[in-house]
Parts: sequence; C-alpha cells; structure tokens
Amino acid sequence: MMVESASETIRSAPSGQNGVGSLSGQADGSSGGATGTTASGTGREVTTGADSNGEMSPAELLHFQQQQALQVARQFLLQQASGLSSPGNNDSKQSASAVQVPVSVAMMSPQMLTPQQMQQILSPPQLQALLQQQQALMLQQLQEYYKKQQEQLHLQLLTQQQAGKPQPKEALGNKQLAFQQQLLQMQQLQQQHLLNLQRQGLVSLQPNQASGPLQTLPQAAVCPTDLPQLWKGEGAPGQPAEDSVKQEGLDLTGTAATATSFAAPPKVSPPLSHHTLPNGQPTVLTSRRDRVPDRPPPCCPPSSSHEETPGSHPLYGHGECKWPGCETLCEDLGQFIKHLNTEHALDDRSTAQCRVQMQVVQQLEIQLAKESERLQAMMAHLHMRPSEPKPFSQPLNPVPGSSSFSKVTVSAADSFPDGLVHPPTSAAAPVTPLRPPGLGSASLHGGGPARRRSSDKFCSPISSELAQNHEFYKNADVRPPFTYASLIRQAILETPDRQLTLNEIYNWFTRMFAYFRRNTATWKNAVRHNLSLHKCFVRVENVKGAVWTVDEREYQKRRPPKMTGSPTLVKNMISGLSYGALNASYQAALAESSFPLLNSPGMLNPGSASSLLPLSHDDVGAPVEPLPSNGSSSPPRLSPPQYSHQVQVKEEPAEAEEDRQPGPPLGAPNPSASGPPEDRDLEEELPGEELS
DNA sequence: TCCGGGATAAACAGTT
DNA sequence: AAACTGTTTATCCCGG
Repeated sequence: MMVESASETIRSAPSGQNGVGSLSGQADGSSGGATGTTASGTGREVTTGADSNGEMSPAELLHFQQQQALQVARQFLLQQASGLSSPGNNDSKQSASAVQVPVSVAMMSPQMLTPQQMQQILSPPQLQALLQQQQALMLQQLQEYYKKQQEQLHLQLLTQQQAGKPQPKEALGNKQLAFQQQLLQMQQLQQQHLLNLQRQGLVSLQPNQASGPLQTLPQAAVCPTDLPQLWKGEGAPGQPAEDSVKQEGLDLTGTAATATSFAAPPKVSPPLSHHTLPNGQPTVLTSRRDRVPDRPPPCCPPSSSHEETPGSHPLYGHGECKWPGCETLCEDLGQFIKHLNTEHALDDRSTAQCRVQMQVVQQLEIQLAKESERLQAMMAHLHMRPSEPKPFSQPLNPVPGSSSFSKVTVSAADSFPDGLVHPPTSAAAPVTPLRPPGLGSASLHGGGPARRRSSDKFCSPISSELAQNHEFYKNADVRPPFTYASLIRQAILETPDRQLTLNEIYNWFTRMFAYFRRNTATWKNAVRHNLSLHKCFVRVENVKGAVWTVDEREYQKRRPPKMTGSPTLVKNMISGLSYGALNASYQAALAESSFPLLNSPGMLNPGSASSLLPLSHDDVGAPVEPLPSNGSSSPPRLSPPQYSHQVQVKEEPAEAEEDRQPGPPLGAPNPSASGPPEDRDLEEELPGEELS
C-alpha cells in the first residue's frame, strides 16, 4: 500500500511531463551532462570593458554597462546570500526553503563566488532557493537595465524627432533604422546575457520565466553550443530573431561605415565566456555542436589537434571553413584555399573579423590567466592545509562529481550536468526544480538509467547525501545517483534490526525517492536482481518468510579502494573535474588518509559530522577501517548462525514496515532518519568486525 | 581493445 | 491461476 500512497504523491506533484514513460525506454541517450560543469562563471566581471581600443562604441558601452549591472546583481545576490546565512547553524538538515549559506561564503569576495562554488557549497535545497532568488534578481536587474536603456533610446529618438521635425522623411527613416538597429543590438545583448546567465546556471531556460523585454527573445532556441553561430550570418530556422540580428550585424559590417566598430564588439565579448570551459580552457570558436554536449575534454585543447596536422590549414577542419561565421564546406584543402582567398580576402570585413578574433583571443587569455591563477591558489591551499576541509565539507554537499559522471551532473552538472539548464523535464517537481549537485543529466531524465552513478565511484556518502537531500529526492522525480546496491544497503541499514523484506525494500525506495514511484517493474526487477547478484546481500530465512541483510564485509569488498590520497586528488583537479567531484575526491582522500578530522566525530560540527562520518567507512570506496583479511569468514552466502555481526532474524518480518519502523512517516520523514542508524552502524558494527 | 561494474530486460522456477 | 519472490543469463553502456 505504500506504493499506492506513493504514487498518489507523485500524482499530486506534477512531475516531469516527459519523464514518464521514458523509463523502460532505455532512455539512455542522456549520456552527457557535463553541462553541469557550467563554465566558471567568473572573470567575466573583469573582462568586461577590457576592449582596449581606447574608444568605446555605443555597443561596447552598452555591454560594459550590462556587465556592470550583472556585477551589481551578483553582489546583490551575494549580500542576499550572506544575509540569509545564519552563522553557527550548520545543521545538515534544512528545509528546502530556508537558505543557509556558510560563513565562508559570506567572507568570499564577490568575484570569488562563482556559481560552481555556490553549487559546491550549498546543498540542493539551499541551491534551489538561492538560485531561484538569483534568477529572479538577475532577471529583474536585467529587465530594469534594459528597460532603462530602451527608455533612453526612445527618449533620444523622440527628442530627435521633435527637434528635427522638418527633417526630410529620409533622414527620419535613417534615424529610425539606426534606432532599430540599436534595438536589435540590445536584444542581442540581452540574449547573450541570458545565455551567460544560463550558462552560469543562474537562469534556467524557461521561456515563461522571462518577462518584459526578455520575452521577445527566442532564447529557448539557443544553446551555448550554438553560440558560434552568433558569428554566422545564417542561422538555424528556429531562431528567427537571432537570425535577423545576425544578418543585420553582418550586413552592417559590410555596408555601414561605422559598422565594424558598431556591430562587432557586442558579438565578441559575450560569446567569449561561452567558449571558456569551466577550468578556464578556451575552446575557441571552433568548438562544434557535437562535441560540447557531453563533457568537456579533460585537458587537450579540442581544436588544436587537427589544426596542427601537417597538410592542413588552421582554418580548415572537418571539411569546412572555420573562419568565424563561415562554415562553408570544402571538399579538400585546395578548394578551401580557393574559398579562403575569394571569400575571406583582405577586405574591410575580413580585417574587422580578424580584429574581433584578436579581441576574442585576448579575452580568452585574460580568462585563462585568471583561471590558472585561481587553480594554483586552490592547489596551493589544498596542499598546504589539506586537513582544513572547512570550505568543502562544511555545507557537506555530497556532489558526487556531477560533471565527472555526467555529466553533470551534473550534474550534473553537475551539475549540474547536461542541460543543467534543461528545460524542466522530469525534474519538474515544482518543489525542487533544481537537481542536487551530484546529479548528472543522466540521472535527471527520468528514464535515464543511472549509468553514471556517483555514489560508489566517487565515494559519495550516500547516507549523508540522503540525509541532506532527503526532501529533494523525495519530491523531485530525479533518479538518485546511487547504485541499486548502495540504495538497498542503505535501506537495510536504516532499519533498527538491519533487515528488510523485499517488500519493505520496495517501500523504502518508493518512500525515499519520487523517482521510484513509477516504473515499478523496472526498478523492482533491478532490486531483486541486485539482491541476488551481490554477495553482500544475504537472505535470511524466517518463519514467515525471508528478510535481506547486508554483509558489510562483502559490501566493502565489492570495490577495492582506488583513491590513493592526494595524487589522485591532484590528478582529478588537474583534469578539470568540477568542484563536486573535487569535493568528493577531497573528502574521500581525507577519509582515506585517515585524517582525524573526518574520522572523529568531535572534530566536525554536529550537523555534518553525523552525516559525513558514516560515509567514511560506509560508502567511501576505501574503507577507513579496512576489513581484515579474513575474507574467508564471509562465504558467498552465509547462513544466519555463522554470520558474524549478524542480525537477529526478526520474528515477524513481512509486516507493513511503518508499524515497526521508528523512522519518519511517509508524509514527513524525519531528516535525521539516516543519521542515527548510521551512528549505530558505527557503534555496533565495528566492534563486531573486530571480534570476528 | 579489453575488462569489470552497473543497469536493464527477460526467462524461469519456487512460493504464497 | 496469478502474483510474488528469487535466480540466472544476456545485453548494453561506461569508465579505467
């Protein structure tokens, strides 16, 4: 009956429109999700007016002002965040609405507070609330700004019209044309800004949410990977306005005398940021649609490889011309050269584009320098004081490497991985529109099998993650980033007597995860399959049936520890993992290296300690207390009597679990539900291990 | 490329 | 007989 009530719940929560049904449908396609790794939305503040031409075209000025507005908004958000923070209250459990920002955040300078950091620092509920605020604020700011600009323009136009009433019609027409062009410019800027925000994960791509001037933009048609098209004169049919804007821009460059200075700059700076990977690696304008979606290449600059191959041309690749804005197909190099000489000869337009490209490179270099600097600072910090987990562990964001699995999650993300900014698909649960950092896109999409599981690989603390994001998983139709095995184990360990019937396991799944309230056939089969498959799950016969228990030893044996401390950590860092992964790696590394901080409850604040601790021995692939080598004592299937720290088989197993489960009722599960059992876990289980 | 782990699907047998 | 439970096999995908 739990199932029924659960499904009721899901009905009430209008979960993803498309999420449903994709389940059995091997919705695997969602392989990607690196998106979660929203590019390091930083540096942009500084790079703003850096166009060092000395002179500033109107559009540049506009852009600069925009940047300023953005920065103001950012700072404002930061103030909001710090204002919301309640120092001293580090409870790992917060209601989804109460946003709490660690003190460390408040102490960061605005420039330092990147979205990634926010994601990394905040728990999903926090992020959710904060990002909603951010989104609203950003939009508000931008709208106000654009409104103002438009008003100014209108005013300007009016005064011009009034002043020059006797003006010949033609002149007026020209003015109007100029005005329209300016409007177009503004719209383009708006759009690009939206993209920026979107890319930063601050704004989700929900057309409905844009209001005012923003609504006029076909924003939904654009994704960051399409940005190179901003260069182009031709656009996809689905982007009419953008299309017109672009063509306008190109025409301008071709015709109007002031065109180059007028049209080019705004086209440059914004895309800039879009071509910068989270780790500061520029992908330059050669990045193509098909490459970006999944995850950012770990290290190698994507475009340089074929550019340097002998016999080819830096501007020629994938059979097409890579001149900015030109994707003319050329069968061979010769044809390309021909094309290059004819289409991109030395003329005003080409030189203008070249100048633009120079600026692009300049900006990218600046950005790269900044990111490198930051990376070094981070590494220096981590190396010098590796035992200072505060900035990472304080909010205890599980973040099982969103990006690394996703893809970003994600997610993730992750990221938020993959379209982090996906239009609300299955995560539509209004309560929790954002996915927890650990979720890759793979896990986001309903059917998306959690091919990218985080829990095990990156040793994410399932118990702490669950404790923290309990509400999230309960309400959001999001696939939890854990393996079935770890979930089953968690379910079993959460019960007082560490045993569950199959049906109780089912119920736990449906109770804890909205995702499992549908597609029962699929995951139930998987649960059974996992129970049977993994030796760590022991079936214990009972008078009235059978219950399942966990053989911790076997569970730990499942995956030999891979994380070997800082080298791996550093490697991960270098390879451009997101903060999430870094966080997980960092925690794991700390745990592995037996840092007392993470292993002694006293060293952590109560909130995070209770939830983090279990992990270290629990879900961290590297058992903090390596299970002794007496593996012989755990045969594949232990009969109840010989099972060491065995559970007493309960007398009345298969009853409705609500009866005996001290845990939370379905409606309002006690957040700490997973906490106490884990403590018990440590207290009871470990001695047992030592004894055996 | 291979291999291992995980997810999914499905077939099958035993039990309720 | 149907549903549930448990086991097993096959296949696919992904990451190392």
